[in-house]
Amino acid sequence: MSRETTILIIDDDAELRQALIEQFELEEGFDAIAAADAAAGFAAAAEHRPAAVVLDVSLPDMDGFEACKQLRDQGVKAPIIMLTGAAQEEEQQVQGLDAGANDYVLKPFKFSVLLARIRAHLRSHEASEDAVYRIGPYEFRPALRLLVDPSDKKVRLTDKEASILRYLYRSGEKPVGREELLREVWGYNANVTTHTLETHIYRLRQKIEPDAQSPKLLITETGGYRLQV
Amino acid sequence: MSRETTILIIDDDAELRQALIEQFELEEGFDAIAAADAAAGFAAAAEHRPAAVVLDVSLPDMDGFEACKQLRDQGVKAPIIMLTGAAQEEEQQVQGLDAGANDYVLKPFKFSVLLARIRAHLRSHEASEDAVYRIGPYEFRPALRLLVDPSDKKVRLTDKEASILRYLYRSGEKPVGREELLREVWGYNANVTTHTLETHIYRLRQKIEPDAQSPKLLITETGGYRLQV
DNA sequence: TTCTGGCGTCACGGGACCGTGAGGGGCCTC
DNA sequence: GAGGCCCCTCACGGTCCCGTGACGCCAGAA
Repeated sequence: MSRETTILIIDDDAELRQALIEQFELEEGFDAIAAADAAAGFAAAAEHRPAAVVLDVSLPDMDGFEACKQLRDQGVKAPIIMLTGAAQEEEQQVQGLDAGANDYVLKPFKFSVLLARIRAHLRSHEASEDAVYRIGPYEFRPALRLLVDPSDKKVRLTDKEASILRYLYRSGEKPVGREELLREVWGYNANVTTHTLETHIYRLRQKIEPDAQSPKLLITETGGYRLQV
Repeated sequence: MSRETTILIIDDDAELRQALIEQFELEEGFDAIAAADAAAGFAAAAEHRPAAVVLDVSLPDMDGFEACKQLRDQGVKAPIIMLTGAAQEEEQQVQGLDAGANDYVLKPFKFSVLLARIRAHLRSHEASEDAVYRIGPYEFRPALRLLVDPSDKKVRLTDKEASILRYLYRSGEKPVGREELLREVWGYNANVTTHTLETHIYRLRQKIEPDAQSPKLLITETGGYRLQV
C-alpha cells in the first residue's frame, strides 16, 4: 500500500545506506529510499515527497549544508536530520541547524537514537501547516484544505470535508464509526445527526471520486467509513 | 514590551539557571524565566505560556521524564528541550524523546549549540497548529482562527482576519504598508483594492478593540497598519 | 410479498464571509 | 474656504458552506 511513511536517506556510504534502509523497512515499517549524492537526493525528494530526510554532511558532489539549503529551496518542508562523522562538532551543529536542518546527529550513533529523533520530528511535524498526506492519487494538505491530483489540478475542500478526511486518514485503513466521526469533527456535543455526516461524505465523494457511484477511496463499511489509501 | 519570546528554564542548578537566563536575555533578546523544581516549573508554564522549555532530567521533586509528560498533559505544546549530565546517554535519549520531549542535549554543552537547537525548534513550531501568539491581552491561535481573552472568552476570526493578524504579528511592531499586506493575505495578484483591506481592519477592530474608536492594538500608521503588542 | 433500516442523492434555505459602494470626518495645500 | 486625499463607518448583495427535508434504492427480516 502507498500509505507508508517514506524516509529518504542521502549518504555516500553504501554500507550505512543499506543498513539504514533495512532497519527502517524491516523493523519499523517505514518506506525507505536512498540516494548516494545530493543530485540523486534532490530527484528522489521531488519524486517521493519523503516525510523525513536523513542527510550526511559530506557528500561527493556537495557539502551537506548546501544540500540542506537546496532541499529547502526546492520546497522540502519535511524534517531534515543531518549526520556527521566530523570531529569539530559544535560549530558544524550550529551551521547545520542554521542551514535549515531540524536536527543534527553525530556518527557513530545508535540506530535507536536516530529513530527516536526521527519519530519526535515526525510527531511534531504532524501538527504543522506543511504536513502533506498521500491519499490515493492525491496529495492532501489539511491545513490548506487542499487536494492536489497528479496533473497538479487543485481541489478546494471545505472545513468539514478536510476535517473528515484528516480523521479518516489518521485512522489508517481502520473503518471509523459514524458516531466517532461526528464526535471528532463536530465536537463532543455534536447536535447534528449522522444524516448530516452522510451528506458531507456525499459531497466529498463528488470531489475526490472519479466515479462517485462506485467509490474507490472513501469506502462505506457497515456503521461507518474507511479510507482506501 | 510583552512581545518577547519567553523561554522557561527548569533546573535545580542555580548557577546554570542564572547563566542561561543572562545569556538568553542579554545576548539573544528572549524573555527568560526559571524554576528550580518541577512544581514551580508547572506553575510558571501555566502562567507565562513559554514558547520553549529547557528541562533538566534530574529535578529535586520529580524526574525530568515525568515532568515532561506532565507538562504535555497540562497542555504545553511548546518545544521541550531536555538537558542531561548523565553518563548512560542513549537509553535516556530515547526515553526522553518518547516522553514527549522534542530534543535532548548532553551536558556539558556550548551555549551556542543549545541556542541553535532552540532556534530550530521555534522555527519549525511557528508553522504548527499549536502555535500561540500573545497579542495585547489576547492569546491568538492562527491555525484555529481564534482569539482568547483573559476571562477565557473566545472570539472567532474569519480566514482573512486571522491572516491579517498573523502577518502583522510576524512583522513585530514595524508598520506594514497596505500594498504589502494585500500581497501577503490576498496573494501576489490580488485583484482587490486597499479599500477592501480597510474594511477588514474595521471589522477586526470591532472584534478586538474594547473601544474601536480609539484603537490600542491595531494602530493606523501613514500608509499602513501596525500591531501594538 | 411487504416492511424496515441503512445509506445515497439532491434541492432548499439560512447564515457566514467577503467585496464594493456611498457617505463622512480630518488634515493638508492651494 | 475649496478641493483633494486618506481613512473610517456601515449597509447591501453575491457566493459559499452547511444542516435538513424529501425521496429512492437495496438488502434482510417477517
